[in-house]
Amino acid sequence: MSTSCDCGHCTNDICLHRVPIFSALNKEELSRIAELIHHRSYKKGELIVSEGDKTESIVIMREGSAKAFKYTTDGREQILYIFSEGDFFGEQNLLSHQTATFFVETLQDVKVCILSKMQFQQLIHRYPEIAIKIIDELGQRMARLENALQSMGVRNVDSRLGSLLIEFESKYGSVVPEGTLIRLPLSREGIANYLGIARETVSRKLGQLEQDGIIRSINNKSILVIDQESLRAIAGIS
Amino acid sequence: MSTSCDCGHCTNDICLHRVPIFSALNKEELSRIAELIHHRSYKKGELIVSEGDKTESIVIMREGSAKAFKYTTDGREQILYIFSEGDFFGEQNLLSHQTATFFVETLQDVKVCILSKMQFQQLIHRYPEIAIKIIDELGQRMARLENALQSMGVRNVDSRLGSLLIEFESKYGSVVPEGTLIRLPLSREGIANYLGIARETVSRKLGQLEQDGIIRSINNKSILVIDQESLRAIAGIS
DNA sequence: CGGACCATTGATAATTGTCAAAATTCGTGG
DNA sequence: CCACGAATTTTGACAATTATCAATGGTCCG
Repeated sequence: MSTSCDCGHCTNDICLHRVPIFSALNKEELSRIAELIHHRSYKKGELIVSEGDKTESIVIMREGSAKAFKYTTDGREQILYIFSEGDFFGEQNLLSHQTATFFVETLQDVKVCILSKMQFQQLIHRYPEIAIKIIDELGQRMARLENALQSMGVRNVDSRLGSLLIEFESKYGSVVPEGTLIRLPLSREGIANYLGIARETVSRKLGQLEQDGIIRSINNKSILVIDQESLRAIAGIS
Repeated sequence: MSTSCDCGHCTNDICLHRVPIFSALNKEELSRIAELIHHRSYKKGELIVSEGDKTESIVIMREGSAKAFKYTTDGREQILYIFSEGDFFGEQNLLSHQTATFFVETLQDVKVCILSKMQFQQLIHRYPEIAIKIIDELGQRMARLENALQSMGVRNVDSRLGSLLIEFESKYGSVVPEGTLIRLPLSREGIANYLGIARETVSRKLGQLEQDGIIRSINNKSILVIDQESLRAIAGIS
């Protein structure tokens, strides 16, 4: 269901520019890497990777967003990451030929850059700075996972939802006169699966936040944060 | 409260041999790195790192174990990792001079090897293979975190506890005639903080497992797994 | 032996999940 | 642009689970 990217005007350079791990390189080096890259696009709802796939390449998000998830033993989706522009995945086990440990499904139409693992390894040998960048990026991602785990450990569901909204605010929010408008990357069910709670609980908690005048839900697709201070208090400052 | 390691017989080589990330190097390279390393030891219950510390070095566990944790907004400890022999930490943000994102407290008497970040960076430039190993190791650690998040997402507390026991079984268990004996690295409270549930619930659930003849609690410090199959079923095969 | 610490047990309250039904929103096609 | 059916979300009632508080019982170590 996916088609190759054949748009003439989006040069590979543009792709690379946006990716933090290549930011240490100069233009010439970038264009040399650009030659190694393949493009591909996916429609909303498609699977980019399935758990168990042999992962022979690194995938860099160029446009759109996707969710990474596993199935819990009781059959629910547990969302692990939301990948947006500039994020990458598939770097797990660069050496060992292990298989993918989660699914990645697009949340919108998505365009990606693909780099084979072998080429990637050669790249690291030539430019060790890239490796340091990646280690750094992975460190940040781990910090995010650690935070997620930390908030999963918080028994108070309100705090968890508050934290999520604040996270989304900084990632998907835009300032408007009335407050901050978040374009939600996930549905209510998605939010539930991210937080490990029931869909209905999300509805109820959001409803309560709206009643308290802290947020305003708009069309199920956006949320307007009106009282940021109260939200932070609920999330536990964070 | 910590003292320098001054034992003459434990050469630095021994330290490095056990650490997977250096396994790609030959003896000569290892001994060159060994010169850069400092040793240190800690008593049980000491803090190796506090959240907010400037982390100027990589710490490699040589002996003993330690827990990494954060405080949740409602004041409880959330344990993120248990570091044992060969594990390392402090690699977060090799570039940026960000501060530590969690506490690390020893669970037993501990001996560590310390390598400054600057030296570590130089090391990577000289031996890019180390970088790939580290990326690989971080990938594995992320996989573990992802699994943890996955099992935290399971609403069923029994499954979560079951998964933890199975994890401990493979990490801290030894086979005996009656089954597998786990020497617990954590107290009941520690287990509770790892799973994000109440201390009392851990007691109750373990009590139930014992009543069902699946495990036998020994002295609060060890658990004998008698019926591994049932345990796996409870954990959700896993 | 005794005190400090850790673990268990019981009773109750609070929270959240589940199921079912109603309401809203979305997207497609006329 | 509107209308209709499908999908998603909200709401309500109830059941199940777990947290909390308090008291008791064990275990470890000097």
